[in-house]
Amino acid sequence: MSIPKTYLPKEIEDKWYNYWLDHAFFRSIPDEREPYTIVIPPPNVTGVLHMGHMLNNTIQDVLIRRARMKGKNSCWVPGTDHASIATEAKVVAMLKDRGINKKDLTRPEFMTYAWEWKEKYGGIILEQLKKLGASCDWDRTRFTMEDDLSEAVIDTFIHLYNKGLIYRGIRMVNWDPQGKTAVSDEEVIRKEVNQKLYYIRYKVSGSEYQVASSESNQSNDLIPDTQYLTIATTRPETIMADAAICINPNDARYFHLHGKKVLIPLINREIPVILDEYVTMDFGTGCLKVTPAHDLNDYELGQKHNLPVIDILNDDGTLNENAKILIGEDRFAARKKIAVLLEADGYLEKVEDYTSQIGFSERTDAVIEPKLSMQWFCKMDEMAKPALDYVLKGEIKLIPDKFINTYRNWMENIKDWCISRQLWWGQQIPAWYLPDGRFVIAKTREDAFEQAKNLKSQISSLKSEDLKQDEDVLDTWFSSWLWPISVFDGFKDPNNADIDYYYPTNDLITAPEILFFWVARMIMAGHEFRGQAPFRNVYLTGIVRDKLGRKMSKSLGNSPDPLELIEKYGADGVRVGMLLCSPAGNDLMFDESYCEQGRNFANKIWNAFRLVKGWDVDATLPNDNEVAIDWFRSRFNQALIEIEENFGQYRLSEALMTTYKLVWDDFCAWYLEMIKPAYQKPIDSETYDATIRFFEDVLRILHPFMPFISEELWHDELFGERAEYNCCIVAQIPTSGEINTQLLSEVEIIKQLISQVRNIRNSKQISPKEALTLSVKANSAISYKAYEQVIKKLANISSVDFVVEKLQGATNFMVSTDEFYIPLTENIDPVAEISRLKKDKDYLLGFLKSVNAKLTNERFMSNAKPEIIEVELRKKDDAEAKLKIIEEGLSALAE
RNA sequence: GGGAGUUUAGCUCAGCUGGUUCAGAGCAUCUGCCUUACAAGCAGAGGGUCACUGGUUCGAACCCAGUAACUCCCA
Repeated sequence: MSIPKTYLPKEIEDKWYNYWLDHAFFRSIPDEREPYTIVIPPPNVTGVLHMGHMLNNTIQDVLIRRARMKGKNSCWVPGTDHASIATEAKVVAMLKDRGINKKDLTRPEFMTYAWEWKEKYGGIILEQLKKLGASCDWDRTRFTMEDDLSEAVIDTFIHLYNKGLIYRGIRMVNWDPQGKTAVSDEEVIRKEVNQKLYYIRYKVSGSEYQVASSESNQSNDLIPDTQYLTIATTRPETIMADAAICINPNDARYFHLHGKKVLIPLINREIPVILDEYVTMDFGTGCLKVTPAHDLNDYELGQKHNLPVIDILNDDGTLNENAKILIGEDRFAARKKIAVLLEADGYLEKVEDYTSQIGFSERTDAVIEPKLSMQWFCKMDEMAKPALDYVLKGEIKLIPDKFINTYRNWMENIKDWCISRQLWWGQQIPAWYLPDGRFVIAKTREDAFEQAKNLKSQISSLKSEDLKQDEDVLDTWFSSWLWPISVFDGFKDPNNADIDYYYPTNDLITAPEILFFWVARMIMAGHEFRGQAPFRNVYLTGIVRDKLGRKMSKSLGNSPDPLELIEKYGADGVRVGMLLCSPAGNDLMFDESYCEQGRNFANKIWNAFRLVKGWDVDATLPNDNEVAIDWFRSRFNQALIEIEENFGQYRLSEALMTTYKLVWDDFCAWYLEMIKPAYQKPIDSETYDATIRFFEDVLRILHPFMPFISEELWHDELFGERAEYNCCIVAQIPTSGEINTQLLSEVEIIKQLISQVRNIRNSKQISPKEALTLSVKANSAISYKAYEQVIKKLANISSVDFVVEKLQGATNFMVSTDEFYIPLTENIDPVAEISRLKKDKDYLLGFLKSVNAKLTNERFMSNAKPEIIEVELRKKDDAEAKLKIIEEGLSALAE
């Protein structure tokens, strides 16, 4: 036989992927069929395929392929996200390599470089997805910054502004000093960090003239120091921005400070001591430095107490002239230096170790600086309500549903969305400023000019060139929240055939970490612009972790290269590997051995094919495999129902496992072994034909999981001539037929019987080649005669006798209540036999006791459901029957 | 600090409305096999105080309360 012994996926995968592409099997255009639509969560253009993508896209492809094979018009829309911060960072880095500084470029020049970069390096990830077998409709590939989609973003901004949902305001934002942009709360990663807590003394202003005893406070000994108060801070470099010291009005230790002022060390600026119950008395010293410009809570406290805001930091995190000292130093360098200065002047009381949560930028990993700045915001509460309702009413299902609570919690406490970013790569905010500072919102300069002219008390000499467009761009999510609509041009042309047909989409497959960034906002946009949710089900995948439970990341180096995995195990093997370890919504502990298991499975299928391929047919032979054929048909139909149910509940790994066991155990290990002709003997045509049909059906159910090997085998001449478009990818998933449950349960008994015989061989070291004889004493209603062929073949039995008496001197075993005997030339050890039977007897007696205890318990008899009692009675009968047989065996041995 | 979740075999997970023979699967492990499809394989075996403590019930992995450990989200 010239077919290789192991399955070699490499050239097969390329061959079939190209074939599918050439024959436009991924292409979807609206027709009379029911649509099944998924829009891809657009990966960043800067992205390279990582394990998270592998999981996510494998799941999408399985669902898409299965829907296609169920006769639906499957449409999987691919595309990429322009990812402003990440991409701009890459472009800036590229320019730096070429010796170009972004600062020296004009905005249009920079954008030219950026597009150049995008064309060259962007979207590699989509090419990589093809290796996985992703059956996306590539003709529909979109990019969130292409013209139509950008236009949709701008129109959306204008629409929401006119509705009063977008406003401009000074807010404390999360400032990324490295990316020099504001980032949203969701883009801030909090990490536990070891820090220092500095205890710093502030001199009480004019304290040298005060005499402690002149205070009404009697307990002078409680006053730690009348000259100083001490505060604790992790950020000593911000003391120059202090606006006040705050104490709790109930704090007895500090009554003497009420109404006083203190001096900031080193710069000697006077600030008041204010009172607020906000301060926790038992944290630090009970004195809190209030720094409105550099801390969110302090800012709010400052607003309440009308404190000035003194910003001492530049955009890049260095100190500015407001700081008076250490101007130009980076905030972290300044922290160290100021500690030294404070120490030198005796202001530093002590330093303690301290751990706390600090925010880091998701994109640049820089420590986030709270910063006051003028930003654009989108009001959320009005839009959040309907978006929450979709999920609570079940119009959108979250899978698994444990995320509903999380979703609700977030939506009910939602804050306004900061949508401006201080970058160039992205959609520039369509706000146009007049020389007097007022602004208008318009799509073009011309529109803006028209509007500006109509503003009240506008000087008549205003020229179009006087308008200055806002420098900022919009947050990337402000374009991706439109994705399910914009990919079908639902903004440009709201009633076009595509959007009417494909929207709302069916399933969204994404990671729980972007449930709020993206999923929630898409629901808002779907409601706002289409009056309909953008999808019906949201399948939330887990996070791919390594074996030790650590998140896979570049910096840890614990993430395998997906393309290398595909190279090593084949795309089908990797797909199976991903799914095997991924129950819905749970994180998955990925390990390469899962891919190995997938590869082995592909190999198993390959070899089953080699077996069948090697058979010769003799049409004159009778069919003596009817039982096997009927059994497998029933078993297959039964498995189909299970698989269908698993898919219905989005239990993909279980659907795969059911398929895996059906193919490996039922089809290969049992069915093929049952019908396999003896070496170099032909097979009858009826069995052969049935087997070919079964194999074809097996390929159909395998296809969504393992598209390549199933397509490859599908086209083998074994299955007859195939027309050009007769491909597994568009074959129909078989529908379940009749299930003979009696046959299924009887075959389970026969399998046990065969296992028992093999077990005896194993324990008595009898070669599988040596044929044995079997005597059957049937006490049940099963007709063993019908299974004689199967038993003979799989247990290597030369003859089966049906007896009514026990067989003496033979080794025996029981299956259900039927008895079986195998006469052995070898001697039987009566002692061992007796001890084995006694063990069984003891077990049965104990079991019977517990059953009887139930049956004689009046409360059980009166409370339990009748069918439960019936079950107990049957258990009792069964056990008693078995016990009787064992007793007989024991007394026979005793003779 | 507030909220949610998890804990079942060495590992990853099922276990539905509390009730089939004192918990199932896959992988891994052990034993024996290169048996003419497959050693990426075949046959067989072992492996569990269902986190802990109480409670409800005729009956608890499952329901309730508490404890512990871990994870995530928000502040």
